[in-house]
Amino acid sequence: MVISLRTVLHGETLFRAGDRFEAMFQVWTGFFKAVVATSRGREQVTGFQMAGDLMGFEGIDSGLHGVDAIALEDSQVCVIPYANLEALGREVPPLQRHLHRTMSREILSDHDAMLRLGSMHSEQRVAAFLLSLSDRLRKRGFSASSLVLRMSREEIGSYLGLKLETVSRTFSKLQARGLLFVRQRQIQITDPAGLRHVLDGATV
Amino acid sequence: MVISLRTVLHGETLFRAGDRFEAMFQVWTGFFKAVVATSRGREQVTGFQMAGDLMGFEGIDSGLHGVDAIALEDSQVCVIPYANLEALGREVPPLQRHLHRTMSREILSDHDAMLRLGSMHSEQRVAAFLLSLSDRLRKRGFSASSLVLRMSREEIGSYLGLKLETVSRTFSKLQARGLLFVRQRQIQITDPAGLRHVLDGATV
DNA sequence: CGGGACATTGACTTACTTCAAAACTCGTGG
DNA sequence: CCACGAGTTTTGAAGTAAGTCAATGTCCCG
Repeated sequence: MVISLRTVLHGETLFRAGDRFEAMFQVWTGFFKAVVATSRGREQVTGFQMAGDLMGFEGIDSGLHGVDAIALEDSQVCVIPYANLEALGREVPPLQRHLHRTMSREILSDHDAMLRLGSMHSEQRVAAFLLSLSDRLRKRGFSASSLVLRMSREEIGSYLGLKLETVSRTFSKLQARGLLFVRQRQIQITDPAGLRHVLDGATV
Repeated sequence: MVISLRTVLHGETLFRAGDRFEAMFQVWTGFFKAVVATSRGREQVTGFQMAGDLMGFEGIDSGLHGVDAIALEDSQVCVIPYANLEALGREVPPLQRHLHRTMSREILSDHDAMLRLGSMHSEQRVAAFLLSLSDRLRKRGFSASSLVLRMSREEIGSYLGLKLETVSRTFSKLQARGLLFVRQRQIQITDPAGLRHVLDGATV
């Protein structure tokens, strides 16, 4: 059973859409984005991955990766060859189940993303994004209220279906309302309940 | 090994978000929509399922279903208890692999949906929707050019992140351009290449 | 044949985008 | 150590795609 560690530097690509799918990757340290692209140059960030998150299983079906995975800071990933996983999963049911759960969680989170993209206004999208990020950091033992964004306004915009200017303006608007404090990529969430209220659709 | 068949009439619910996850379902005959909803009444159609499609695996992680599955016409589904599947998958690797592939295909298709929702104009969304539907029907042996929509304009709109009026207007616009012929839920795709051209971003 | 749900179309409004300019951040080299 | 410049973020003003509101048309199903 070979499980190896691999380093990916800031800006480097772990795998590209179209690459042969041979392994999945678990983020050990660092931060990634996943991007889908069309032949005509259209792009969409479909997710951000941090420590513990699994990447690459969207390639199981076709045998080819479906997204580009790009490091947003120097990172280390654990390489999990799919063949090994399949064989091992048969002998160790909990592992099998873990993979199923992880994939099902990814599907749920994609559905959340669709809900954001399909039916929310810019303020609600940004609030949802920040609350979700804050929550994920908290679960990993980091502060839920004080965060440093690893991605640019443009990357946030792509993920949320907004232009970078709109993301920036929305941050400013939420700050003006006293819900948070922004300074470039430093974010302080000063009123999480208020943010949740925005997310729930208050026009306030 | 118990695998049973279940009938779901038009408008009925197969399972609801929050229901205990005990089984997955494969559509035998008929047509379904999957809907996510928030406490505050916001709704989003996340997919449409037809013969052969699997539904419900988004519930594996939490043990609760994550969407409502609602029949858009009288339908029959094959009930696949998850416990059985897990056990059987261990003995029959191809079955295991089939589940993995199906989930990974769902993730890919969700990424496509995010791309549509996040970065396409109404015409491109509608074109993408029709082409994808046409393709799925063709793969099942139906005509790729002549289709009867099972869902309302509102449901299409929810899926595409548009209002029903916009969907209707967009159909009319594409018809005026000679790419298709609409009459209520009857659609004739007269120029699939042209539609694909619209999808690729032609402003024509 | 009539009523209710669904679809189309038009006129007007709005949230977000686009285009443009200024300010901040940070690494590099003079 | 400070100045420069590239990349990013913020902010403003004007434009536009899609939303909203409202009226009319069409199709079933009882």
